[in-house]
Amino acid sequence: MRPYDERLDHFLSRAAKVFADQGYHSTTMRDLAAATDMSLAGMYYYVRGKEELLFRIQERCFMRVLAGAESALAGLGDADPSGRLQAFIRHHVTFFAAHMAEMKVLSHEANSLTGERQRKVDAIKRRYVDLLEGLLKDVAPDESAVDRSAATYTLFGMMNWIYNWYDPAGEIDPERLADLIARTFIGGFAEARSTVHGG
Amino acid sequence: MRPYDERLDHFLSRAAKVFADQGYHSTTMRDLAAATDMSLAGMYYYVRGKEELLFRIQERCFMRVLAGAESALAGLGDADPSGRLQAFIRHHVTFFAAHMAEMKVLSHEANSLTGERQRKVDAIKRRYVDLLEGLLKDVAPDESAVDRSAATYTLFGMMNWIYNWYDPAGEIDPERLADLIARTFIGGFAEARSTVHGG
DNA sequence: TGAAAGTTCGAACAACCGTTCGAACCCCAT
DNA sequence: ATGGGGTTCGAACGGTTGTTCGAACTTTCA
Repeated sequence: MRPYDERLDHFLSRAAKVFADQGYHSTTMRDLAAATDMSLAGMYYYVRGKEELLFRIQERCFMRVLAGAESALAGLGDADPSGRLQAFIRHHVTFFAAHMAEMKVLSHEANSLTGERQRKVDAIKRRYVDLLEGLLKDVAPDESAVDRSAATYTLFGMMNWIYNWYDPAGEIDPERLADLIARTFIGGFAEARSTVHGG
Repeated sequence: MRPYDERLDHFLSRAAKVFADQGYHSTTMRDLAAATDMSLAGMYYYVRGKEELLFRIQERCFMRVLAGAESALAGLGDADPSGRLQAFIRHHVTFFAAHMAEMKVLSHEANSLTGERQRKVDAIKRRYVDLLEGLLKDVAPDESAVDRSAATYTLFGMMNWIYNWYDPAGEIDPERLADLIARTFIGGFAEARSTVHGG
C-alpha cells in the first residue's frame, strides 16, 4: 500500500471517530485538523471538502459491511434459511462492534449527504437492505411483501440502535449480543408467522 | 389557553417539523423564521435561544410520551405482564406515528443538548427506560440484569428506528405496526428465555 | 548535485451563524 | 384619545465556518 493511501486511510479513521463523537455537522475542519495532527489546509490535499470526507467514510464502511455479509453467507448452503439469517445478524453486529465509530456515522448521518453522493450511498444501502429482505423471504415465504419489508427495518432497528447504548468494552461481548438479537427476532418472527397467521 | 402560550405551542410544533426534516445543527434560525412566518428577532421573544428551543421541544414531547405510557398502563391490572408490555409497545408506536416530527427530533438529536438541559432530558429518559425495563422484568423474572437491559434497548431500537423508514400515510397503519413489533419481540423474548435458558 | 514531483501549511477571504438592541407597532382599559 | 404593557422586527455585531492560494518544505530519481 502506497504511503499516500495509508495516510488517507488513517485520516479517514480518525475523522470517523471525531464525527462519531461530536456529530458531523458540529465537527469543524479545525477540530479534524487537531485530531489528525494535520494543518487545516493540509487536509484538503487528501479530500476535496468536508462533505466528500463524510462520503468517503460512509462509502468505504458500507462496501466493507456489504462484502463481509456476502462472504459470511457464501460459506453456507441454501438449505437452512434461519441459519443464514442468524449468520447475517452475527456478522452485522460483530462488525458494528468492531467498527463502532464508522458504523455510528453510517447510522446517524444517513441523511447528511446531498445530491450525487447521497444517491451513491443510498444505492449501496439498498443492496444491503435487499440482501436481508431476501433472507427473510426464505425464512417466511408466505409473508406479505409489506409485512416483510417492515420486519426487515424492524430488525435493522434492533441492530443499528446499538450505537446509542452499547459499550463494546462492557459486560456483553458482541457475539453474545448478536445471539440475543438473533434468538429474539428469529424466534418471534417465525412464531408470529406460523401461529397467528390465521388471526 | 392564553394567546401567548398558543403561539408558543404552534411555534414549537413548526420548529420540530423543520428540525426533523433538516436536522438540528443544519437548521438556521433564519430557516425557522421563514417556516414560522416570524421575523428572526421575533422568535427570541418566545425562546431564549436555539438550544433552549430544542430543549423545550424534547422536554415537552418526552413528558407527554411518559405520561401517556403511564396512563395506558394504569387501566390494566398487574396480573398479565405480557399484556402490559404489549400495551406499552402499542402506546409508544402509535404515539410515535402521531407525533412523527417531535419523536424524530427526540430520537435523532438525543445528544445535541449540553450541560443542565442535557441532564434534565436524560433524567426523563431514564424514567421512561426504567418503566419499560420494569415491564420486562415482570415478563421474565429470572433474566439476568445485564441481558434484560440489553433486551430493553433492543426493543427501543425496533420502535425508535421507525423514524428512518416508516411512512404513517403508507400501507401499514400504526396499530398494525405496533402489533407486528409486539408479537415479534414478545414471542422471541419469552421463547428465548424459556427454551434456551439451559444452553 | 539539482531539479522536478509530491506534500505541507500560514494566512487570509467571503459567507454565514446565533444573538442583541432599540425603535416601532398593536391592543385594550381608562 | 391616550397612556402603557405586551409584542414584533430591521439592522447590525462579533465570531466562526469551509475553503483557497501561493509559498515552503520533503522526497525521488537521473
